[in-house]
Amino acid sequence: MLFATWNVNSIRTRLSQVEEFLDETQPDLLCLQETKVEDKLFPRESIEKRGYQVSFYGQKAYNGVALISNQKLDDIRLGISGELVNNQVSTFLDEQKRIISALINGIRVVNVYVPNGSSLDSEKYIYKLKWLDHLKKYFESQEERSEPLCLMGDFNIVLEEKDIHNPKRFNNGIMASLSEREALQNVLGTRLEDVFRLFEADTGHWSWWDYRSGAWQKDQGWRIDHIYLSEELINNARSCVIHKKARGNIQPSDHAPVLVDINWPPQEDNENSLFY
DNA sequence: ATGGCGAAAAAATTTCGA
Repeated sequence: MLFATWNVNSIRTRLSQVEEFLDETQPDLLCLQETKVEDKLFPRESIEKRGYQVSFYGQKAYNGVALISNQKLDDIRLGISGELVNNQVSTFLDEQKRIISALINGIRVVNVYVPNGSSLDSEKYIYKLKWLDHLKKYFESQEERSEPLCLMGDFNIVLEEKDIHNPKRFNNGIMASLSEREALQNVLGTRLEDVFRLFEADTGHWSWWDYRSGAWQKDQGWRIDHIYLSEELINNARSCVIHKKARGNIQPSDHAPVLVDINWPPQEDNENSLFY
């Protein structure tokens, strides 16, 4: 199974690049973030024409997530909520369109667009921490606990210095502060592991380059798009790569796709990755 | 230290993202 995640920063602006990506890499599942479009206006036709099923959960102008799959998706959840907070059932995670989830080949995939937070003194930062706390409580209170779990998307957080091109400058600011790192770590618990780091220990690998300041030309980026897997899946992962090429497209998203190849359902596997 | 750039909404500028 080949899974991908990509913050496209508007599906309508990036549609031809998504089509090209599907044709070129042929993922079984592509998780999109920042589709920035209401559901009735989602450009589904050219994707479905390629044999992919599309599920989307969007809103006007901001946020929005989608699942594009060539396998059957079961138990699709447009948004999630129902987390228990102080013994009350909450709907906080449905306030903004940031999560979509489904079962694919027995794997529970949760596609997230974590709030950015703006700056450490912003109300939006409080919201980011609260959002992550609710996500933690969601995982604690749901049956996903017993399913192989893949949590992927745009996290807007780095957990380690080596995921920032200039840690000296950015290490305690937004996307790298201790509180949000702890909040994400609490979501992951001991169950979820960053599959990219299973294959690559070095710094210098980014998934997002700011549009400003010539960050792409200078290769000054951050690795904020992640794929987290539970143990059954980690043990069968073949590769995880950042599809950096897409950031070099004409009129690109500021994020590049991230891909994981998993031997699933587990087969006798003497091959290296079939993908890269 | 600040502002870069790009997209959406909507009609020249403003808001937001990271």
